[in-house]
Amino acid sequence: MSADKLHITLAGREHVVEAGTTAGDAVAGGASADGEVIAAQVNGAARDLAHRLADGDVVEPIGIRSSAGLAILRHSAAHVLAQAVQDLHPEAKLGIGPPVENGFYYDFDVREAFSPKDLKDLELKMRQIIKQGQRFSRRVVSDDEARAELAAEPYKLELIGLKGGASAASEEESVEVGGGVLTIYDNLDAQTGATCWKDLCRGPHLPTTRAIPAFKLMRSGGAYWRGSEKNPQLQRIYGTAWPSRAEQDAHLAMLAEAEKRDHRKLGAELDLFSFPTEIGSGLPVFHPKGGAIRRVMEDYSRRRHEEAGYEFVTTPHITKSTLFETSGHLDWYADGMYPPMEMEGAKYYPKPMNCPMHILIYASRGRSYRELPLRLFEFGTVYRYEKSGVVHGLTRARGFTQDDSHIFCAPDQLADELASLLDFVIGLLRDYGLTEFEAELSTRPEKFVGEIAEWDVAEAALKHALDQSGLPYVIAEGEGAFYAPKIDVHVKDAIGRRWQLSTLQVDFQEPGRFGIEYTAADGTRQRPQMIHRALFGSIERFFGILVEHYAGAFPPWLAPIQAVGIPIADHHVPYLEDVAARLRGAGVRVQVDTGADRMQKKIRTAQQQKVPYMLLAGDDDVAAGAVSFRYRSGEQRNGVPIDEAIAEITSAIEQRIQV
RNA sequence: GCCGCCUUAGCUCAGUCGGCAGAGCGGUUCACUCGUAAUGAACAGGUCGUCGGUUCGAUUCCGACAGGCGGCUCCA
Repeated sequence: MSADKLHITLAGREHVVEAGTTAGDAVAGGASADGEVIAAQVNGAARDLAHRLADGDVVEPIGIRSSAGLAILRHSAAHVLAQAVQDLHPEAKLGIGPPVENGFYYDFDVREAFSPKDLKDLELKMRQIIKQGQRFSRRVVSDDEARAELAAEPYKLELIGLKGGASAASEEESVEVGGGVLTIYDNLDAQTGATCWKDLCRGPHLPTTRAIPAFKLMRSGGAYWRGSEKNPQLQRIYGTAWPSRAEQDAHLAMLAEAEKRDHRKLGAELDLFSFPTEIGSGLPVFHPKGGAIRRVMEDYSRRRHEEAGYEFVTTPHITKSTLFETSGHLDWYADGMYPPMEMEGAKYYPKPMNCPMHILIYASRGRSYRELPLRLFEFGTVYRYEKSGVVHGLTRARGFTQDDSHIFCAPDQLADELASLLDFVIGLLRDYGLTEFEAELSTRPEKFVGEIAEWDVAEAALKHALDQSGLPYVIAEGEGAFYAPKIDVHVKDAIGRRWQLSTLQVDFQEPGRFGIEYTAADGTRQRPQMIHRALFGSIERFFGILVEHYAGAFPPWLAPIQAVGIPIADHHVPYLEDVAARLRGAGVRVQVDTGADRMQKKIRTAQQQKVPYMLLAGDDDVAAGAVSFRYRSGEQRNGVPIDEAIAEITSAIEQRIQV
């Protein structure tokens, strides 16, 4: 190793460079570094362009649009935010400020919460800092130096204290670069080199604040220090940041689109459901149109379950406390349950889940291995007392209906059953128009019940099912429930948002608690395996997700009103009533708009209600035995014979296609 | 549950520096009978979320509760 020459590998090629060369110099000199290169990967770790290289280093340029590049951009924006906050609110103490999907946040301990006006002022301040082109400069410090420099930042001191300790800091919270090394990033004035601001931080950062092309502060809210309810609450500011104004605008447009699609808004506009205050928070009622959609969803699901060998059961909404004592729910889930009703000395609870009742059905008589797998299915309505702050439209309600199934099988059937189950789940979700799926396999947590050997078998079976399915999946180590490893299926909706829907769990708790058994071929008593499975998750939640996925424009098979007849003048009503009667006979949900509005207004109304088909009739159509056929898209065909129109509508419904 | 904001007609919202309120859409009625996204007019509709306090007087100020929104935590 020579003192004045370094051998490095840059973008796959060997180079000899001067000692003291920075990653930035190397990238600029050795690779086709365009202006979009903002940092470098050195020996596999992201580093600032100012990072000094050592002999044998392997360097790869990092472009601003790579995931590492975006994180650097956003994390740098977080520093600019923190500097702006401490400029305008000198008393503010720093929490943490990591990059997140699409942006960044920073937490602050301040006396008063930030107002929208504060955010505006902070944005202005940030723009000034960006314009100044302050340089981000990295400095390695000892623990004592860091403590001395950050003596006024109690939360940073706490993070230094966590270093290498037993209560390990999370990825976002960790301040060490590696090997226990701490770094401070100084923001240096472009002209004088004076320190404008500094933060204890692993980096890396952009070369200068000027390299932040587009950002916006989005909102603020409370957030617990280190994510724990037991800790004090800080004020978190969220921002978004992008490599270009155009990309930021596209992101903001997506958010505006998401807002327009919000199922709570569309639910009112399309008259689908509501949450009457008189009934209670999180307890929805479905109006006729919402009820129509829901009925179709349920009917189709029932049909598919029937074809797949499920047996339908129904169970009551309330039960004596004994059931949940046996199941264990009262021990560990009481907080999530509605309080009991007392009756003749017994306590009756609204059920928060259906499984114990399904187990009782299994246990109602002796079971033979010949009956397995036994697949019990129910649209089971459950009540869970969600904390007041978490109730959110249909996607997080307090009363909802699970499309719940419990499958009892012999241990050697588990793997096959899980594989075909996953197949069934994905197949059914596809029929509802969802096309992109991802899965998550959650494995044994630190606290668990059952034998490790059982867990291993179940996890292997779940993994086998995922491999068979061809779904992309990630493994969430230790994220399983204490009683079960599980697969969660996530879907992507029409505007790219991810939702968790289905869940498949192998239960190690309840079969034992209820002591359920079956008689095996050799006459011995065996304990069955039990799989919990919710496919939609809850009908309400899935309903809400579909509203947003389709932006309220349901495909004809799900649309509450599939076709509407619009007369040009009142005297065309009888003709359209005849057409409607024929459509009704073919199973189509159709209405004739007989109101006093003009035709144009009726079209507008039908359009706003997102009715898939409009059938208009005037004198010409009546004479020709035809209708003028208008689609939701605005496209139209005049003079379509009635039979043809009916055939087109019924075939679109049968094939469950979107129009 | 925690931090912050909000609640006025069926909906979206304006307004009252404390003297019981308005618009548009929607609804009803009348007139118009019309060819592809709003015909015109009239009328009806409000205990200003609920309860309590301050006040001569509260929709307005204060408090509690309920409901909603944005975050956090939680989502078994």
